[in-house]
Amino acid sequence: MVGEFTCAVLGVGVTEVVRTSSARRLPAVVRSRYVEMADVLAAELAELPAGTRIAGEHEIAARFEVGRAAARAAVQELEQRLLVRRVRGSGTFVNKRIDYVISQRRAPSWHQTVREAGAEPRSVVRDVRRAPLPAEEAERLERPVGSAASLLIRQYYVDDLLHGWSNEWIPADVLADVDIAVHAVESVDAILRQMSRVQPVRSWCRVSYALPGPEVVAGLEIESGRPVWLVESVSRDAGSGRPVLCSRSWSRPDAARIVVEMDGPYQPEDE
Amino acid sequence: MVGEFTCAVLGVGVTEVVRTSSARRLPAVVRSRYVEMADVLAAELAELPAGTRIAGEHEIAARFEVGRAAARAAVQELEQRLLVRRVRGSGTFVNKRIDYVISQRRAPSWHQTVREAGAEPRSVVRDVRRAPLPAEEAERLERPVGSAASLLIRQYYVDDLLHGWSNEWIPADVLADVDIAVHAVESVDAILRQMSRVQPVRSWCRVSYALPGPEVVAGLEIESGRPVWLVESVSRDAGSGRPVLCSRSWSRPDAARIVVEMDGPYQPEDE
DNA sequence: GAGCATTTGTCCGTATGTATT
DNA sequence: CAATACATACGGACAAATGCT
Repeated sequence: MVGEFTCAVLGVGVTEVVRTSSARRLPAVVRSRYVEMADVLAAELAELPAGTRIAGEHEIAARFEVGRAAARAAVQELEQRLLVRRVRGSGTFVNKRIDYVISQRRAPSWHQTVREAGAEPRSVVRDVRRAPLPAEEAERLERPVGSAASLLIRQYYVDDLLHGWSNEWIPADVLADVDIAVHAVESVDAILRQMSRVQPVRSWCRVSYALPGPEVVAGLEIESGRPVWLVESVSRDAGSGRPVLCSRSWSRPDAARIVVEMDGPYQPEDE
Repeated sequence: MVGEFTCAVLGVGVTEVVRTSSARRLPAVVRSRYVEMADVLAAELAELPAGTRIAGEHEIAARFEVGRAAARAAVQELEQRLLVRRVRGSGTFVNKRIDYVISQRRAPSWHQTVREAGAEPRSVVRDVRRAPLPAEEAERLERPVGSAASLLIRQYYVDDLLHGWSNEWIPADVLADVDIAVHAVESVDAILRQMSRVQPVRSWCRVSYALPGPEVVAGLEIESGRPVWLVESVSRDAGSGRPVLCSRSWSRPDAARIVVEMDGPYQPEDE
């Protein structure tokens, strides 16, 4: 039921000219075949648990009595709606996004957020090395450009499906040897609390939807050029106010539904 | 240059098993033809001003000596990268997204934000009517469900391209006659300040990326089922703290690059 | 307003490539 | 190695929307 918005509207005069882009006489009752098929399949998919394998393209083509092109278009439509993931040579599988809520009142623990969404988190260290701070990270960490730091690169899985990729920078004056600690605990926050007696709290955060660089494209195993979630964040020590951690983390759009909740300048007391 | 990430990584042992989903022997130097074409076209597009019409599918097919299917796939790839907009019967046009930054330190004026991004904003009133408050809006406005309010529905254009669609709710006790005021000024904030002596400030805001309902699909003129930006917001009167405005506004992903900037609980003094 | 050429949208049938199982 | 399933591609056809005559 897409065409409900016919040409109604406007019981009042407006100062600006109302230019609908088309006359919209008959509100497109045509509805191409592959979209109809996608709608039918989407309704069926909604009942199935994540990870379930759905019918192949040939099968769908036979069922709806269309060519493979139309069947393929339907499945592609489902993929764009983020309802399925397709794996070449293997099949098409039901996808579920988790709700990933970012707010000021919530500690920035990825593992905990995922668990609260009812899924199983897992992270894998892909690299940990010492490197000089690049310009942007240096500014955020309020350190000189090129000063010593540790770079931690991790990959994230939710229910064994690839979810995200992150770069985390920790200045050397906060923690010298990250690599000996990183294998025991899941969160960098925990490492910092245990190893260096700081209390990290998130002091700044920026969420955007951007085109990733080649390293991230590979790390997320996505097609080149498709936009992904980017969450940038700075944590400070609650005691001293000094920045202790700065991170960029990218997430696949088909893996998470990111929600950012923000309170404005007006804060009612005791609420 | 996508294949730069070969099979390097991992100079350290990790506790968890590193399961890359594929063995990745030869890192896919194959690069399908349509992606190569899309990359070439994307580079050329980057030089052109927004709104420029690019070559048709037949022309591209002839130029790269491929069939129309491959040419079409390349242009579709550009569309998914949000670099072009396609109009049936007319052509394919260079697209530019504006940066739309939402932060606590910034007043929630859409027109101003668009102008700061270097584009020309325009809004059109699609409907204004009195209606009883639905449950969710009532809760946000701290009014009884079903109490009297005005609903203002607007459509937004940036450089004459369709950008967004919004529902704005104003309780009747704040402002009784919205329709006589709405045609003169661009922002509801301004109406409230002029007509009812309140000082609206944004007290809460939520940004997500969600599947829109049929009314919004029509209002944004997008394909059914594709996700769009959703910004929900509540403004209160700076003096009394009472909610005076509650809105939902949807934006086309190809029209805006939404960035949410948030300060955490830790606030350094004087910075 | 009617007619026409252009352009994208949809779909067919077929074929080959490539990753997974 | 073989079977399966998705990925890419060709050529052709018609539909639908647009813009111009």
